[in-house]
Amino acid sequence: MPELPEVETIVRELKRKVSGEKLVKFQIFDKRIGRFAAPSPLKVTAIDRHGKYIIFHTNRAGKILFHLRMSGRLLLKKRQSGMSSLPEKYERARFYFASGLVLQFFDPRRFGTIEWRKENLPEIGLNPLGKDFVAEKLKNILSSRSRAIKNLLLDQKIIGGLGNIYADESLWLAKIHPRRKSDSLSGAEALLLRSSIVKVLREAIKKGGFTLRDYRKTGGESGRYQLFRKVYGRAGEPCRRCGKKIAALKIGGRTAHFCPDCQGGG
DNA sequence: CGGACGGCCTGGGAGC
DNA sequence: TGCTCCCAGGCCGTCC
Repeated sequence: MPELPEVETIVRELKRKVSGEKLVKFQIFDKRIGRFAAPSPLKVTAIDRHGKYIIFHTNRAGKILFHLRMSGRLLLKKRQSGMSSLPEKYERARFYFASGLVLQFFDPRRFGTIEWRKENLPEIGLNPLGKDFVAEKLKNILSSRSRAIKNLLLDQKIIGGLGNIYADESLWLAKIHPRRKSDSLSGAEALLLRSSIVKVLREAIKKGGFTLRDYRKTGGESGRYQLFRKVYGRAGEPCRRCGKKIAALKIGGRTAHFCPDCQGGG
C-alpha cells in the first residue's frame, strides 16, 4: 500500500531515469484504469509527487497522473528485442521511452488509476516534507476539527501522503492515542506530532519504503522499512518502548495499531 | 458543511 | 486438499 515514502522513492527513481525523456508510445490494457487521451509522442519535462500521486509534467497541454492505490506497481526495464506487446499478468498499462526504457504499470486489484489531466491537480493538504509543514499550522488544523486524530491524519485534504501505516507509526512515536480527538491535543503534542511525522517519513524514505506484499521499487526490489516498524501489523507483540502488548482497534473503519500503555489517554 | 460509511477489487490467510 | 469467509485500505459517492 504505497504511501508518501513509497511514492517518493518511486518518484526519485523515475526522476533519475526518465525525466526529460521522450515518450513515444503507450498501451492501455485495462480501460478501468481511467480516462487516458494523451497525445503521442510527448516529452516528460519533469516528475513530481503530489500527495500520493505521481505526476509527469509534459511539453503538451496536460499531465500524466498515476495513483497506485493499494496494489499498484511501476516497473522500469530495458526494452528487450523479443518483448511481446501483449500484457503480462496484472499489467494494466505500458509506456515506451525513446531511450529504450519501458515503464509497466501492474495492479492486481485494479484500484490504481492513470489519467491524462489538463485541468487542476487534485486537492491535497499540507505536504509533510514541505517548508509549510510547521507546528503552528498543524495546531490550527487540529484545533478546528474534532475527529479522532488517526482519521484526521488519513484525510488527504488536510495532510497529503499519510496512510494507515505511517499514521500509526507517527502516533506511536509521538505517544498519542489514535482515538484522541484532534482538538484535545496540546500545543506541545502538536509540536511533537509534527516532528514525529517528519522523522518517520524521512526514515522510511531512507529505507526505500515499506514492503508488506505488493509494493516494489521501480527495479522490482522490496523496501526495508517494514523491518523497523514499531506498531503496524504488530498486534500482540511487545511494544519496543515499554514492552506491553501492541493492540489493534477499528477507528473510523480503519485498523489502528498502537500501544495502550505508552500511548494512553484515549 | 463535517463526518461516517459502503463500494470498488483481488489475493491470501484462517477456519473447517 | 479444497471450500468459504473475511480482511487489507485509498479514495469517492452518498447519506445524515
